Amino acid sequence: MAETVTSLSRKEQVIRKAAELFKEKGYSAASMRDLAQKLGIEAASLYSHIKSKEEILRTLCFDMAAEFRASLAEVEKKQVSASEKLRLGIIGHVKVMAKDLTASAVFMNEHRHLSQPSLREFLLLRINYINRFKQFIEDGIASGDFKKNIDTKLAVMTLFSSLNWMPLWFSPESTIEPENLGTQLADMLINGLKQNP
Amino acid sequence: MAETVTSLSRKEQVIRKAAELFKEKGYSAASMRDLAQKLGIEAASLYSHIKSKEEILRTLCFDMAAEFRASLAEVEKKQVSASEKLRLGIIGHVKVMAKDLTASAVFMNEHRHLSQPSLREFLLLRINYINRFKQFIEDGIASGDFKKNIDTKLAVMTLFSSLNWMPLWFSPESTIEPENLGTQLADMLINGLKQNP
DNA sequence: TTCTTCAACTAACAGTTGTTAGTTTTGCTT
DNA sequence: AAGCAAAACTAACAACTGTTAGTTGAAGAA
Repeated sequence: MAETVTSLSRKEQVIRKAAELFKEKGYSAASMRDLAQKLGIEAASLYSHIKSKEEILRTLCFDMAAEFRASLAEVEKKQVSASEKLRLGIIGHVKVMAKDLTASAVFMNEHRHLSQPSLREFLLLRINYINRFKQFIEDGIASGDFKKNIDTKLAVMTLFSSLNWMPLWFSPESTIEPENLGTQLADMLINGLKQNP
Repeated sequence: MAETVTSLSRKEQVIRKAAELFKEKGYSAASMRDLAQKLGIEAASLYSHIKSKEEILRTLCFDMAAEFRASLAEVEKKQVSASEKLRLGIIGHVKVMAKDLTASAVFMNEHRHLSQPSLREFLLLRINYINRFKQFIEDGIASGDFKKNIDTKLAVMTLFSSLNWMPLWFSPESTIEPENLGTQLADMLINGLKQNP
């Protein structure tokens, strides 16, 4: 149906501009009138396309979450060592972020403005995702790839801290490619865990 | 003067509660009426103690900034290798954060809501601080402590990403002490830079 | 007791917020 | 040319925003 395509396309346009605005000013400080102005329309006109301000945030957060999960599921299927899974997981995470740095920044910084029950659901997805990375580290310790005396919680939080700030300082005009960036990051972060043989 | 002492103490009480609120809800989503309620007074009464909402944020951000700078200045004085300076700088940074996790979280997440010219001033302090850490890394490369092919910008951004998220997940009830946490973090982050001899 | 100072109060302001209801314009399809 | 749906519009709402002006009660100093 042409109608669906058209309306979806306009709706997505609204959501993309909203993502830019949310990243720039933060969700709370960004008003619907700001958003409307960016699109050259009146604030009330936005509601032809979206149900509420929060629906935009929900869409942004959960769409990104789905992409991260899909990327991780691919890695888990592979028949490789735990440390290699960790490496591929990191690269995958970076690639997903690089595909949409704006949405990634919103995903990471603004999700807390979701109201219940969306917030609870989001946090559950998130902790699950993190725990699966933590599992890679624990498996790596068990197999002797990684040091025995690692604080796994500390390690995994450090890992995600590094990854999640990336969209705030990485610029798409940079000469470094996402794949390359992911590899460098993975090397840097994993070397701290590895045994020194 | 007794008056000054009393008013300062009450003012600081207001600022501390504000820090909790700003961390919890974000600066923009936190209203002066929320803050007043937390203190058990009316919103208008806050203005006996502070000039404006933004003055609170300014105080929080610049007080933290001063502590970080003081800590770094101490490290730079020492007569040790670049990699050791980096290590001590990281530990110092973590210790300053651990002294006030709430203010640290605000410092890191909410500073962007400062208006000009405070924002500009803040960002200049920040870039200066980061560049001095970057210098440690470059010195470490020059002296052969660190690998030659390191992307120093990437390395320093990764470092601060890890450090800056800490106040969001570190809980004061944790068994791990700040000094110990700082040491572990420093080891983990620096091992990725070191030569494998 | 009277004076002073602090820290709270009430009342109100002008502006902004997300959102709604109902209407008009636009551009394609028949 | 007529009909239709998408996408915009105007006008308005109730609630909330940071902040001000002026006032009052309590506590300690003179």
